[in-house]
Amino acid sequence: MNHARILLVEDEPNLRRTLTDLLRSDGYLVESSGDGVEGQELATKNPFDLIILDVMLPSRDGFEVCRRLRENGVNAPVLMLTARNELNNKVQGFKAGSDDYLTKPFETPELEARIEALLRRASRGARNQLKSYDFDGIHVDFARSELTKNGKSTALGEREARLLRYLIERKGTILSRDELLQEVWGYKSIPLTRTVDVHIAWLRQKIEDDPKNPRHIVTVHGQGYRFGR
Amino acid sequence: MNHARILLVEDEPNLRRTLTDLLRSDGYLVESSGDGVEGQELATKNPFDLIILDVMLPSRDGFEVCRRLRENGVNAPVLMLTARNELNNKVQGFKAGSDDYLTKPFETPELEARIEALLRRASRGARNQLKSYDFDGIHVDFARSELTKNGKSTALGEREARLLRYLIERKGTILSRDELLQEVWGYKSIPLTRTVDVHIAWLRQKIEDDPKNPRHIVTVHGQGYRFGR
DNA sequence: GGGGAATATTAACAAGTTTTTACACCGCCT
DNA sequence: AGGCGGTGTAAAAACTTGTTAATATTCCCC
Repeated sequence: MNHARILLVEDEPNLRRTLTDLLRSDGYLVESSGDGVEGQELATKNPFDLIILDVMLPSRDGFEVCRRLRENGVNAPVLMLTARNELNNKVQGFKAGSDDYLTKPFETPELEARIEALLRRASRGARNQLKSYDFDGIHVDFARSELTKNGKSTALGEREARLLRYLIERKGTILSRDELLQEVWGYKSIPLTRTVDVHIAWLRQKIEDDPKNPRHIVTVHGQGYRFGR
Repeated sequence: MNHARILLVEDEPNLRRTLTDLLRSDGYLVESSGDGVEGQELATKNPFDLIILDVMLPSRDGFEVCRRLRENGVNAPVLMLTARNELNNKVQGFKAGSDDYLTKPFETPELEARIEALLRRASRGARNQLKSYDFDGIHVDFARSELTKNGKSTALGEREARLLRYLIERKGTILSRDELLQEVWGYKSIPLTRTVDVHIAWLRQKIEDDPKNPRHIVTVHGQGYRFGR
């Protein structure tokens, strides 16, 4: 959940330094800028997970930066900071497309809590799936649906990759054909089919040294398949 | 954009009535409850777009309701209300999984602004249309339907531009041909056609370095296309 | 309104992926 | 050992996707 990339746009040098240090000590990767136009450019060209915008900035204020970011397809959550405590500002901030708003002076635990909430909300639903996996000298890159064994790379079909990931994510557990058809194939009702077996066979061809005597994807007679252990 | 369903859980009858009326006059569909356990049950059984939780409630406090909702897979954004202004409360609220926090007494425009922000975030992309987009050294100007790569400009057809914008506005999500035909082409019923594929191929010719191995517009076999990620 | 260029759609086929089919084989039970 | 249902796998069939070219449509200019 950590190592999120945060962009801080704040022109007051002391606060900028303090916040940068605070967030870094919380484990975030922080970049910062003291200028509105520069901040906007950074945010457009790099993929940040969260953007913290001061409202009062040289060259372009936070509202405007936020509005333009949204127009340019930057979807990262934006947290606005302001010195003024006027309600109008808050409303204006939300109208510009920001996601949260904090009034200076603020206490750092509240800032940290709001950052956490924004990041959590952004990643909710977007389940964190396994990106890659290594075992027995084999490297599986799920992002690219590619498998490397003994230095040789093989492409995995879409289904093959999803099946393998499902097996690995639940290694050590027996998974029935019905469960696999529901979870990997997305079937609601379970038709009479042998497609699971066929896909398992293909995977074995690619990962097992001796596909006739599989050591990684094991058959449990009458119950299903199991990865490892 | 309106007609979002909001659940209000607040035990103080006057405030509950006032807020219900206010939100209804803003065009939201409001249900309310004065009890924590009942509120939790309502939220679990019905699909709300936003849940407003008072912290102090009879039978079960707002933190606990929020925590249990999250455990039960309720993903709707939660806005917490509290009478106490203590920082600890705020942090505790975010820890419990809430998305925003408002201290009583509050001004109604701020509440309305925060509700809007929470709802907007849930369905971002729907409203302010993308004017331009930059990625991987490519600049797309949707206003002029023009694409610039390596300093060379190419014109985009009307459909091409709308398709690309739709893909980018939902980057990271898989979009089925049927959805694209409905949303980009405006078809009600889905005819048997290959026109989506052809337009995708054209976009790839213009966008990708190696159109045979697309890195931006990716095919997900059996499901559709996805931009980026 | 009639060319003509630009854009969009359909058609056709090649290539790639998934599912079904068919049959041999295996494990467990009596 | 014999039977029966579960499993492995090759090959055919079905389906999906990429691409090119032919056909249709739109829009502008004259």
